[in-house]
Amino acid sequence: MEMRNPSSSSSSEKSGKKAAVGTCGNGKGVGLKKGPWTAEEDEILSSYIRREGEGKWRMLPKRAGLLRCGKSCRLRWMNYLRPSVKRGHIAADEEDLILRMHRLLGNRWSLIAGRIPGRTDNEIKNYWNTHLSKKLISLGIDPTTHKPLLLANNTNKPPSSTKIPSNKPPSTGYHFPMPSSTSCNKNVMITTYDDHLQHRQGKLPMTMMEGDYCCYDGDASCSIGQGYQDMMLMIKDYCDTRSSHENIGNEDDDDDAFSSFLNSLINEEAEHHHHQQQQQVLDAKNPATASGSSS
DNA sequence: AAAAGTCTCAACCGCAACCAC
DNA sequence: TGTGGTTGCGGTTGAGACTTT
Repeated sequence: MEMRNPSSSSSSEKSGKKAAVGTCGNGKGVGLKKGPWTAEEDEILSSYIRREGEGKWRMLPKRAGLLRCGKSCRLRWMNYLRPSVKRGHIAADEEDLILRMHRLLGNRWSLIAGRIPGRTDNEIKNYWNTHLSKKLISLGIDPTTHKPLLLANNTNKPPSSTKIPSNKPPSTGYHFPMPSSTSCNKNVMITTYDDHLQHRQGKLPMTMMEGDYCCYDGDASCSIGQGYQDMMLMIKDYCDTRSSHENIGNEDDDDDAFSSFLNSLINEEAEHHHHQQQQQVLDAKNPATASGSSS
């Protein structure tokens, strides 16, 4: 289907939606305008932000002379008027990145959007809901867990692509090497409750319960979380904590550490995906020696 | 041609995190 | 430490565009 091009005109011109009057959702600001923005409002908002800069959203409408709430102004600027916003067709490589990021991060749209230049969280969320989730379902993949639909019931395990390095002892957790350039430069190990029962008797963290994951640096437990997505956040928290302890006064490194770590995970995913495709080609060529691996 | 159904996406809403005091 | 205001996020809605019957 041909994509519409909202950037060619204001949304109200495009859609003809009637503007309403509302309260911006919190009972305050009665009499404020709601609904689609007009070209005039867009121009007022754009020129004000060009002149005064972003931020102070609550005061902005009054100062700019707009009958909108600050929240609405922020949204309009972030998702539509910002010069850096790239609109229109999402390319195959962007789609691939969204899929891999979603597999790693779940519905953290702003985090995903932050790594795709020019795309907004709203756009990616819409694209996911209207295209990608349906695409995955049609391929027999659960869009929430990224597992085959028949196996999607158990959501509290890492995705099958989460690598367990070949040089680690069996059943002792998932190793996540941290980028050496960051202050968080040790191997982080994620262990499960079962792993603790089998291999770490006596060292079970007091608050750890069945189904939990535990993030380790060596033998010192540092945090516990439930589910794979919790685990990802846990690793970031862990990095942040280490950075603040070991590198006080260098706050930028916190984000750098997570960013580098995320890059390494994305690259691992890409490599893994590439390896899978190569293996499928080899299997197709030599059915007799096919590995049978599907993860 | 028109009615019904589906798709798309801008915008809204509620909530939680963050920050200043 | 508690409180109130602000900001940002993710889920949801709703109306026009488009497709199917």
